[in-house]
Amino acid sequence: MRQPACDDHGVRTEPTILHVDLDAFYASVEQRDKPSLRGKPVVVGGVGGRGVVATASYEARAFGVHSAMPTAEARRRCPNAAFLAGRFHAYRDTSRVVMDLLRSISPLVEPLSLDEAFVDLVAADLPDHSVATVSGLARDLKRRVENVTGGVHGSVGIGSSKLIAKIASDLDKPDGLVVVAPGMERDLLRPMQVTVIPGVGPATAERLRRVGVHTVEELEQLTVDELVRMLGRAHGTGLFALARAEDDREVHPEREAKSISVEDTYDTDHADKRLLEALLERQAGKVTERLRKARLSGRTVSIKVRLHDFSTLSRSATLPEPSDDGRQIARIAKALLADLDTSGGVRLLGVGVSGLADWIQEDLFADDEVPEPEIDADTDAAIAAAQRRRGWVPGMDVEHTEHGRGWVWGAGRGVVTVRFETAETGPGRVLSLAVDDPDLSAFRPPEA
DNA sequence: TCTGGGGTCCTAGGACCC
DNA sequence: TCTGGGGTCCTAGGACCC
Repeated sequence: MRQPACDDHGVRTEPTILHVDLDAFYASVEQRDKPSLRGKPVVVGGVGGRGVVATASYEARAFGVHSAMPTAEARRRCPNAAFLAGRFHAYRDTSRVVMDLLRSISPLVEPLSLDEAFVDLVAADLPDHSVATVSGLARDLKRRVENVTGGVHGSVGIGSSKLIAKIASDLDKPDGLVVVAPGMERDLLRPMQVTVIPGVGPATAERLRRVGVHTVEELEQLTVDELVRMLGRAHGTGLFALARAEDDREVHPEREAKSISVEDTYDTDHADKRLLEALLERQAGKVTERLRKARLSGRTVSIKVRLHDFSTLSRSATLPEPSDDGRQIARIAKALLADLDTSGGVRLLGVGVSGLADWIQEDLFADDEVPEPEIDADTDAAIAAAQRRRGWVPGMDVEHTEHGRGWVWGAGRGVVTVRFETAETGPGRVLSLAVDDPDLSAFRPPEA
């Protein structure tokens, strides 16, 4: 493959990165599939009491409806719109068709979501990378996108970097096409608001505003040190470079998933622990299903809890080895929830798995793989250390040499109570024992 | 009827190890 | 025995993106 031509910052000097963004994607697919919706306001998103808008058709946008707006507000602004919950299989199918089309242009395609992707034109079959040539390619691409999707159109931006291509695709929406000529990048950015730079959201914009920075040109006046002090190492240095259109990020095809999660917001807050546990269990089941479908297993189980006041808590526990066992994932999730005060009511609950490994767990816990912890005099510290060393996580399966399989009910934080449910005493029996002696040989179930 | 659901990346602090 | 420093892993939270 050809190497892109670069300047001394590693930034390309030819417009070889293309960004496609399908216009009002979910709503467009709905209008394509239901002719009665064409030309009318369509809102796709959560239709429940606490739903928000995912996508509004351009007809709905004319009424001030936009994504992330509460659906209730959208109903007030545009009562005659069609409010739809969304048909994600249709969106995924259409997305796949578009991504395949992109891959026929260049093998280097990086999808960002169902409706967006970068394409590296250095790997495309082109005579040159002049503005005229890439413009021609983009016009042809837009036509083909409409053809293969049956009428969904997209906006295309082309530039010398991901930053410029992405900003360019947004300049002429919908159905737009913008190629930024090499050398014009900084002139394009300077008058724009800092929020055009991906990664500058409300919090960063507010911090910048407080020091009088609104535009990219004003952002250029800040030194790296100032930005790092304000925003942290990574964000500060990154933003310093992007403000100058210095962006050498590559197009990465096939990025692997790092986590899988499921979350639900309920129409009313739930405070009942038993109900919350049941909901968590169901979510753990969904996560496990997706994990297994992808032939993955994960080492860290997390829960997310949003309380009645919208404050959000997360708790996680990491197993010694990856798991794809739904019962174990559910148990860990419930054990993590047990430590939280949810008496005020919960509006959102979620379960996730990360630390994904590319294989399915067989039987990992051969006894000799778990080193016996060495125990010294200081009780609490020793037990806490032993728990960490064994990787005891509440909810995890535990092999007990003498008494068969069980699972940990509570452990950690210097707490010395661990419960087993063992095969020996029959299913469903929860045995508990207090380990107030650091000698783990005392660690055995009481009489059944 | 304020504020979804699926993700990614970063930070900061503590524990632990060498 | 005391004093570190650096690297890594883990957890909780926050910002951001579509």
